Amino acid sequence: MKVKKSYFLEEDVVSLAEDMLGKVLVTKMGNKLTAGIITETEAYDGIGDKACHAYGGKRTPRTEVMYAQGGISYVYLCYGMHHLFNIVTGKKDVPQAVLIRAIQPLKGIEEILKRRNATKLSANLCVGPGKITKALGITTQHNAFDLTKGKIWIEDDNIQLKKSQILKGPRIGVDYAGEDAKLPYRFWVRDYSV
DNA sequence: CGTACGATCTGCT
DNA sequence: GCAGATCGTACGA
Repeated sequence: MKVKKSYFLEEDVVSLAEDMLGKVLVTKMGNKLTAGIITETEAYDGIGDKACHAYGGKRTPRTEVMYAQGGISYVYLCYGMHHLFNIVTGKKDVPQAVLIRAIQPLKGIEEILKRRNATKLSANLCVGPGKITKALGITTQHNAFDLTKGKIWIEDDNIQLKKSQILKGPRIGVDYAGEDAKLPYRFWVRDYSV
C-alpha cells in the first residue's frame, strides 16, 4: 500500500533513508506503470550538512523545494544530463532529502528496458541515481510533486530485509564536503534477490 | 552578463 | 581505466 504523508515527517532523514530500503518506488507516466524496489539511498541532512544543497541555509529557486514539508519530490539536473530524484522529508523549513540511488526493477520491466535502451535485465541496469530516473521516466518536470497524490509514489509492500543485509558507508561524489563527506549517510542492500 | 562546474553514465581502449 | 558528453544553476563582475 501507498505510504502516507506522515511517513515522511515523523523520523529524521537518516533513519528514513535506511527505512526506505525495501520500499517500492512507483511511477505512472501516461498509461505506463513502472516500479522498483529501493536498494540504495543517501541522506542529505539540512543546513548543517556540507554535502546538502541547502547547506548554511542556502535558498535558491532550485533548493527552495527542500524547505517545504516532506513528502514531495526534489528532482534536479546533474552534469548537464542526468536527472536525480530525491524525496524531501521532515518539517517545513527544515531542508532534508533522501536521494534514491538504485532500484531493483519490479513492474513494467519492458518499459524500463525500453527507456534504458536495453534488451535484457542486468545487474547494473537501475544502479546509479541517473539510471533510475531514466528507467522510471522521471525528469525535472516532476520536481515538487506530491508523493501521496500524483503519478509518483512510494509503496510499502511489506518486504522484509534482514539487518545483516543492510550496509552503510560514506556518500558518493561529495568529496567537496570536507568532514561531512565521511558521514555514513549512504545505505544499500547487499545480496539482493527477489 | 559571463563563466565554471556538478549528489553521473557510457562507450571505447 | 579514462575521457567525453552537455546544460542549468550559482556566483562573481
